[in-house]
Amino acid sequence: MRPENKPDGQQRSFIEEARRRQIIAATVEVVSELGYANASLARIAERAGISKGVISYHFDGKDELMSQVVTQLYVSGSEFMAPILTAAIADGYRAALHAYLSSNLQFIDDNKSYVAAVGDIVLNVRGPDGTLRFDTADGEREIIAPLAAALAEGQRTGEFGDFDPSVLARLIRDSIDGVAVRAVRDPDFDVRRYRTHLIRMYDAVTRKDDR
Amino acid sequence: MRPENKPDGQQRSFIEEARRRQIIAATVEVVSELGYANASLARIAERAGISKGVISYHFDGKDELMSQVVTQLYVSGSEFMAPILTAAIADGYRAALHAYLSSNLQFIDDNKSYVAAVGDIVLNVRGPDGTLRFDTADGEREIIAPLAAALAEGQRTGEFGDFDPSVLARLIRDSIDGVAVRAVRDPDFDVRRYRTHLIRMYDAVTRKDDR
Amino acid sequence: MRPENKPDGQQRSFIEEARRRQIIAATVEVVSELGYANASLARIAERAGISKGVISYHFDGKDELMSQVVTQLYVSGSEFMAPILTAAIADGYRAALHAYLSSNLQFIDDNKSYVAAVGDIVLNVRGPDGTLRFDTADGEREIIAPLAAALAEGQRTGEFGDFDPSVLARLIRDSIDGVAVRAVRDPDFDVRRYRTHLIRMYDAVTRKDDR
Amino acid sequence: MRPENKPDGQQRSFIEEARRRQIIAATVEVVSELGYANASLARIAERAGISKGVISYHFDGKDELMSQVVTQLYVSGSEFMAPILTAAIADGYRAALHAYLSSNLQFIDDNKSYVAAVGDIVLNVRGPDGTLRFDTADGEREIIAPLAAALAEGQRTGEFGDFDPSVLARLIRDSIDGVAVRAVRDPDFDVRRYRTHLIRMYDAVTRKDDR
DNA sequence: GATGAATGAGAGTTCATTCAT
DNA sequence: CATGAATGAACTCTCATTCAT
Repeated sequence: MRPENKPDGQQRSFIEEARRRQIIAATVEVVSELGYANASLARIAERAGISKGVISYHFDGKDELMSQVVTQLYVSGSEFMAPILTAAIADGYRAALHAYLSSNLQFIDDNKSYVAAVGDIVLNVRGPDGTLRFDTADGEREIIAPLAAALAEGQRTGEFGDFDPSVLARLIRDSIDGVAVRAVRDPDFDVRRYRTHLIRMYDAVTRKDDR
Repeated sequence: MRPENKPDGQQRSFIEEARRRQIIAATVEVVSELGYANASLARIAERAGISKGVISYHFDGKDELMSQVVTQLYVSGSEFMAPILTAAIADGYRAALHAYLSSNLQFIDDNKSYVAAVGDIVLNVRGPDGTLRFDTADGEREIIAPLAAALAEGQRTGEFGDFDPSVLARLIRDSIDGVAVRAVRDPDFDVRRYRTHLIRMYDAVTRKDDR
Repeated sequence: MRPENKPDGQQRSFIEEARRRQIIAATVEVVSELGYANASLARIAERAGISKGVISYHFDGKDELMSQVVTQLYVSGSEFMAPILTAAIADGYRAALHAYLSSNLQFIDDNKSYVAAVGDIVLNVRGPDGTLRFDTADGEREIIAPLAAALAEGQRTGEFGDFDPSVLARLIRDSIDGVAVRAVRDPDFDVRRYRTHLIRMYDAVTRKDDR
Repeated sequence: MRPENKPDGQQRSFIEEARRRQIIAATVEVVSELGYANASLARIAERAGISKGVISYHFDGKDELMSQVVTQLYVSGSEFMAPILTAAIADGYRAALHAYLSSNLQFIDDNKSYVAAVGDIVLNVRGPDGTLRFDTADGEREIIAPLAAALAEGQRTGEFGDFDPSVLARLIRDSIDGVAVRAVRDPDFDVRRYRTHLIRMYDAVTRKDDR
């Protein structure tokens, strides 16, 4: 996670960046443990061992703080998965599908509380008009569309059999989201084992049917 | 939705039952529009056109109100789907699977805002210790386990092919939950069309593989 | 306790009188157990096994109800003690003093929760201006003055020695109030035993000193 | 009244201590004028000329605020009376008794509204189970027991005559409490004059009887 | 940069009272 | 006579935010 720049382009000092990370980490802890509704700035500050005002100083408000938490996870996820996907695509679309499932589940397994926190935030932060700030239809399309396109491309190359790409893309997405929920909620849920099953399942669904 | 009895066994008067329904309806509206966090009793009362105190009079507190909303949907859903499933099972497990998917999606499509509200409530209501009050691991098992059992039984009768029943049960569940999210979020999402695709997809996954 | 008449002079029906007594009894129970502050009309009605509205029907409001509780105890106390005192005075002022102490303590011992409730009410019911409605300086004088007068009369007849009658009257009153507090608070406090000591003590204080 | 430390041992800042004193003073005013039941945080804040939230900021809640008021008076009283009693005991138990009565009444006279407020608080603050939080049987014993012990010791040294020490201790206590009530309620009540009578009275009661 | 103090709005809840039935 | 339903005000408490130091 490289230091981001301020909105006005100025670079943040090292110490400021550290503070922001500290606050974000505390936010993730509190939100994942107590839920968004109970994650007051006071509690976050207490968890971080700092004064309440510091948060207001470093973030424009509660919403911006939460935004940053979401963005962080998104960026982290991309940074983690992008190289894996890039490497896999060289071995074909089936390999890429495996890598997609695998890396997603791996990332979830490695960042359970972060995922839990972001899940909670995304479903709760709303604009003044009451509409969700994140988790919009746009967001969905950014994820579903490329996945569907890759699946369709795999069909074109003959690696995949016949199915509706955009439906399967949604199915895959829902499977991954489902894993996230279970991994967060049930400490006994074995993501690694489930991953094997999931890959096998989607292998069967996408295989070329030569009957 | 028949009138429920009070905890102490006394039956509720007709007028009380009506008020409760009215308040629950207003709650569903407000929660689905503004989210659980913004669904204050004041706003719910305002929406229902009544005074704040009436809610406290008819419900033991905010938590009980929300509990009732959740319970109502669960009961309604069961009442809607149970006969459909019972009828379908006579035609075999494949027919039952079709009916399961179909009735679930139908119910979601018919009760979008209710589904949205309950989804929000379930993810936000917590006990004093910070743990979620609904949406426990138990709840999941109550849904996944019977579904997995039915799938396994279908395998035993030879209607279904080879797959891990409990994994597929989760996949199916996640698909349905995914539909719920989309139906709620995206007004253009065509549940009926998606249903056709979904059934075809799970048909393929469960089909007996004679190759 | 004879039925009182209504303010307008009309007599109350038997059934109405019964209801009032029932409500007052429930009030005493609730106030003595939970304190005046927690003695809501709802709780009193629940204790009496009746609906809230009944109280409003039979009493002009919460204040009047509480007033009646206080009055009842005052009347009961007078009815209990008056004949005892009247009888004793025939045997002289020392006997009357004994009877005064004895009957007061007896009454307290026999009506602990009633005494507790009235004590609580008297210290909490206030007028709109914030001043106590009962327990005024007037009330004190109604009690202290006659007692002091009797003590002075006893001095005049030569039964009592030298002391300030109005100071001793207050001392005696405070002793009795102290017993009430202890009897109410400490279930192990032995009023009968304490009474013996108290009488002996005030006997010594009032005895004619022939040194 | 020296600044107390926080429960966690940290010292309070000067400004915080000042605010707390200000709020406590306002609480005493409001409670003594309007009674505990009418002493809402809103009214206390208004009296103190501050916002409602400030009280919650400086005190853990209403109960803690009231606790502090009670504690303050207790501490102040001890600090006022302790040296007087210590000095007097050198002159014997009779002198100590005089000092006890005298200092108690002096303190009451000097802190009328404080005494009134604490009296009201002690009789009204209750735990969730409905039992009084202060004013327990323990509290009584802490006061009565040492006083009775001192009286008994005075008997052993031959300064006092024959009487039941624990009964007399209660009598004395009740006399003092009675003075507190009168001083609070009746602005014309002359505590200094009454003190003289009281001392003379208890002198007579405790004098060695050489008849 | 960081802090503690203060604000004011809004939360859920309880309550005495009124009133139609 | 009695009830249950409804009101509206008042309560304590929590919160995000602002600001002087």
